[in-house]
Amino acid sequence: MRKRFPKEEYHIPFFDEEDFTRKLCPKCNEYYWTLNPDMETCGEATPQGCALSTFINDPPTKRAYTLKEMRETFLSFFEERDHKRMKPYPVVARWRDDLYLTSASIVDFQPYVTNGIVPPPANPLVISQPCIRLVDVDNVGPTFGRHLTIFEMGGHHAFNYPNKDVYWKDKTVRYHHEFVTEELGISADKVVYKEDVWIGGGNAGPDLETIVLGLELATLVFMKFKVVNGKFVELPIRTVDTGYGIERYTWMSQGAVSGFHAVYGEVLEAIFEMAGIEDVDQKLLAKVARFSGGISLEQPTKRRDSWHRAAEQVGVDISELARILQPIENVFAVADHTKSLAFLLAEGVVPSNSKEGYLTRLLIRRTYRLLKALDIEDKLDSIMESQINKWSSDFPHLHEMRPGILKMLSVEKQKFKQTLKRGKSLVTRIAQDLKLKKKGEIPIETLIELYDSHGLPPEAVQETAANEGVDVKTPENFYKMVAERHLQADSRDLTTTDERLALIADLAETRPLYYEDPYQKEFESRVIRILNDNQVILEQTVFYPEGGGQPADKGFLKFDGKIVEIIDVQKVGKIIIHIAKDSVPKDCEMVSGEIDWDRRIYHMRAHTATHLIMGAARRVLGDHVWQTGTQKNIDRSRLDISHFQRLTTAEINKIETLANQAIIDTIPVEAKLLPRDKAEAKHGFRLYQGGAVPGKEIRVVKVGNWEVEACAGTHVENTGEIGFVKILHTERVQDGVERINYATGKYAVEESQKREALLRKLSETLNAPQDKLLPTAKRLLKEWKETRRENERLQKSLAKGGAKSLQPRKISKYNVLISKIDWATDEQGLVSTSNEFVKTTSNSIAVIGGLINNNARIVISISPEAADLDINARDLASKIGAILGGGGSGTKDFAQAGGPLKKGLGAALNEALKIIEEKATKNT
RNA sequence: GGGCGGGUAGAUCAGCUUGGAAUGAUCGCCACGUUGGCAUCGUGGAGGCCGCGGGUUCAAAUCCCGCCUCGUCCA
Repeated sequence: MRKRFPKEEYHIPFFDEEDFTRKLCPKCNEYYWTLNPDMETCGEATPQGCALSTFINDPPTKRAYTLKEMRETFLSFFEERDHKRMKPYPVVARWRDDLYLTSASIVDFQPYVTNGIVPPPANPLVISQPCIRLVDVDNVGPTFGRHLTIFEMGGHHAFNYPNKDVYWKDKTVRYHHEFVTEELGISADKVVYKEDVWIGGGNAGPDLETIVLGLELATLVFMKFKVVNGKFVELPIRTVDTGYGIERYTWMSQGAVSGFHAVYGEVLEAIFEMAGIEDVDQKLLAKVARFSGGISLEQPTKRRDSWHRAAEQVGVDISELARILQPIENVFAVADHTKSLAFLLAEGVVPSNSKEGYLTRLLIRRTYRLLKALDIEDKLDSIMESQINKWSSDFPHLHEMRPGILKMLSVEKQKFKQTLKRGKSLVTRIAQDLKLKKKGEIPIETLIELYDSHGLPPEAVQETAANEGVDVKTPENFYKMVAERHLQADSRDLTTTDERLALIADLAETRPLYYEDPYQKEFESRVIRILNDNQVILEQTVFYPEGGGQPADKGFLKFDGKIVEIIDVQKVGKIIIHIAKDSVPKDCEMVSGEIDWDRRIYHMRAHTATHLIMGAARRVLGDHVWQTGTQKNIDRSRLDISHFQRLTTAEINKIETLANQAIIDTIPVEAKLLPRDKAEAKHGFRLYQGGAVPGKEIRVVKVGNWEVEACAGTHVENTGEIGFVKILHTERVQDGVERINYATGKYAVEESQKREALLRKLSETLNAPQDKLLPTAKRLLKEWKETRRENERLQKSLAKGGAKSLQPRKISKYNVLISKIDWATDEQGLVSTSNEFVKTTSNSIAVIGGLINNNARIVISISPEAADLDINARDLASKIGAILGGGGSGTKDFAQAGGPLKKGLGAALNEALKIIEEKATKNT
């Protein structure tokens, strides 16, 4: 059941002043506000068919804008109206743990700003934020530009606090209206405001969609609720969250046949040319484009309706229309996907099997399939080059990362080819096997497994299976069936610091003494508040709270002589909470405190060392290397970096050497707060190794010219204090992420000594000097192999000789050998002996026993001609195995038995003889 | 982060369900034969710690547990 807000939520003075009418759209059943009383529907090109995209070839604006011009027009419009212009954030939302990608401009300010932990960098502010949304990737192309995986969202945001109101609904709508009518020159009666309910990211509120000539241009959201257990609870901070589709405004202003034509221009032309698609009937495209708004792949029936109407309108057969449009839509999608990829890869996302890396891999593979369909698989690099060229003027990091982008694409291409190749041979084997079994169709279970475990979509399976004459029938609900395999609900836990926050929202920021002097060990402070008996909030502290992969300090606080152990320190907003082991006295005004210095100094060494290794890794491996995670500790720490291949020993050594060189060079480490824009201008977005940091000011840690990062940790003053860093080992955390484990200072020395000790022991054990260890080990292994082979040969020749020398007894027509031998050292000896005998003697049966590994073992062989003896070796083995306290099994002419009762060997052999005698005499 | 599938000869893989001989299969490699020479063909041969470690068992490539490693789907 869809939630709907009452009229009052949307009824603003502006609508009355301007004489807007509120109407209900009979098609989509939504309310909308318009200046045109004759309007019959909401005017949006929806799947329900409320209207068509009528701006095609008939733009309502006073002029045409390029994307760049539209972005600039938008930004300066709000800048002139007291909004502070913000630089865009990265498209990879590294500062959020509930999202991978920046999907809206408001994402930049969640959760810290919107829930009040951190003040906004400016209020109000305006931003044009590149966003990536992969949810409706299927619609990219067919909707002619309404859907894109990457787009710029223009947002003007205002954060309204209980004691400070900036602006709210009325002013927001007035701004929008002024922008589209005054600035862009669209006549006011063409602008429709449609009522809607917005829910997302745990928040909700009423919103107005603004629609012009069929196209939704912007969404004006008034975020005022938090969703708690499905109910709306009022938020203390009301946020104006607007999203202006910069690409859509651009498209509208040009009246182009598609959004792609408007946005991609020469890149799109180039792809069309590569694909050999020329002389596209622009009139036909324009006609179809009017209907494209009604297309939604989520509603295939509506899509068909829409196609039908388009086909009728254009006057061609629907299949003919599809034939013409399919490649064009593919080109559209390629233009879009490659831009997304350029942005993702430029920010150091390495294609992998999890998280944003996986999304990137999917997009790359999808793009390859599109290129294949267009028969221009080899053109990816050149398309990527034109994308980089096109967007670098506004986003210079694309150009900086050019080599990394191309390298990662080529590595990923190889991996994809490998997967396809593997899949092909697998499907071929399965198909051939099915043919043998006279089955002409691949079972659905197999189909699901091929996709789920081997990444082969049914289409790919079909193609290969067809070569073997085996059918593939894909059920309609195939992907749903796959999803059912993954039913176990894996939920992302949403951490709520909100409750704690409420308790301390009124308090002032704790003064972090550890920044002023990281070497300060003791301090005194006024007590501000005590929560839950054991959580202490002070005016100032030297205790470092857990953060940035650096663990919290430990130590103690002294309350009027009473010593309390501090076991954890947490930061909530800008307030630091000391967590004591036991309850603390409540009546003290002042405390003194001291931190565990040995612990802290090693955290500082480890933290600075992380920056050194990071700098070294980037120098050795390339600019695509980003920090994806880190954990510092006293004796060993780790750094996860993005890289598309396993680190080689040579690379690890190089990184270690470079990092140690930075220590030898005794480089000073500076940490200072800089305004965000200044820091970014000076050091680039590479600052955000640990994730984007919200707030006006950023703490920048600079290690000479070696490495600069935004970082909240404590560092040594000079790299020389680290002493020594040793990389212990590396591991692959997931595809595309390498973990480097290392130790610093005395722990690095200890670890080196441990390794030496191991070498020494090895050298003693092998009785070889250390520099001869390798050849010695090689020689020993070689000798061991030779000895093993020699032993096998000896056993065989002994078996041959033994089989000859052992005398069988004649029982009726059969040659029966029942014997215990003592020279077999493994079962191979017994097996060879019995086989040899049976092979060289006709009408024979052998039962050979021996002691192997402190166990009694018996091997039974029966020659083919002796089959009429009617003895099943398997049954016989099982019977006499029981006498040995074990069992036996095998085939009907060869079997083994065994058991721990060594003394039973004679009895077992006698039992075998008895059974054979019975059968043999009966048979004559 | 979770699910699923792999790791057996230089390469691609069978064998694992139901424990009992790796005479494993194909390609590649080596030798010999065929040939003027090559390809082809024929014959023979070399090449395996069955990913690592533990457990169960008389007996483990096979069953159980842990780890390493690769792939894949989903968040």
